[in-house]
Amino acid sequence: MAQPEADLGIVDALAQLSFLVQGMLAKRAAAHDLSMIQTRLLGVLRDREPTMQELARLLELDKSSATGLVDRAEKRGLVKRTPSIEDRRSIRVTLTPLGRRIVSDAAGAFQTDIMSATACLSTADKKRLATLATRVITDYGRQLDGRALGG
Amino acid sequence: MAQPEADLGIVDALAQLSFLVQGMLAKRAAAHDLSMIQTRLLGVLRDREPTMQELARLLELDKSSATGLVDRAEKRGLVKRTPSIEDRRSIRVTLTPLGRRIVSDAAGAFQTDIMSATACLSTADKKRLATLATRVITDYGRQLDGRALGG
DNA sequence: TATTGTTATACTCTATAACTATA
DNA sequence: TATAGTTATAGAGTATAACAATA
Repeated sequence: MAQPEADLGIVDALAQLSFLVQGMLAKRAAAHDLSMIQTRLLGVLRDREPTMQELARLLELDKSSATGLVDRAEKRGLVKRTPSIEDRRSIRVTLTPLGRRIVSDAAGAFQTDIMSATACLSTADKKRLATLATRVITDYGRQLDGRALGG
Repeated sequence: MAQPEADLGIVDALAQLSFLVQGMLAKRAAAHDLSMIQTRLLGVLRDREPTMQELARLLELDKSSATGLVDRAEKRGLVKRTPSIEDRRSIRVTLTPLGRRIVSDAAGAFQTDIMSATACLSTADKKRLATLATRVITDYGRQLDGRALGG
């Protein structure tokens, strides 16, 4: 029935793959009634306790957008604001136990999704895909660094 | 200076790659003052003239959300509503010449981004990456079909 | 009755500008 | 003066529920 299809070009292949992966993330987030940006918020807080300004930079948001984002997460008991000791203008944002539990659940479910989606690949091919993706990601990071340093 | 880094695991590699690619799309869309969903709207209209209901299904939106989306795009002269002949309840949504020009520009710029981001890969490795991504995408489509058919 | 599309409403998410408090 | 954060405001984007027109 299904013909052996021709490979997509690299552009369409990466675009479609990105929508597939983001869709999985969004679905697992929605299972906890979280938007993507709320999920990213919890994600960055897993190993950081940033100030509002640092948080805005990490999420590439205006500081006023970060205020609203944290307001809504705090109202749901997912994060907590604590005054900074060093600078009385600053506050630090941290995960609550509930927030940590939810982000761990979502991350675990997403991992299951990816393993399921790549189950059609041999172990060697999975490794190849991870290697190639890693090279693109790290090379892109270096391009950004170069731009930032060089002008 | 930079150590040869270990590959990311498949989960992190695909997640980070998806954010990288979506960021490129968003940046090229923003250059035309378009959101991702507006860009997707123009994208699906490149080779279709759907009814509002079909459009909502294609974009996975509620029909009322599609109404607002098309309202805003129409106000900017990017799309056009035309009455359907077959069913007087229906309308068809089509690209205007401006909308078509803008989506073509954005698609071309995005293609440049992807070629630049994968310039670190040999031609053979680019082909491998496209092949592996295509297999994941098509296998996922088959899983969905199987679920839809089997229950 | 069922379907197509819109409207009314409410919420999240976002940025700009103005503001308060602290440095 | 400059920085950290909030508030006021405006707009995009989303869903639910109720509605009008057509089938």
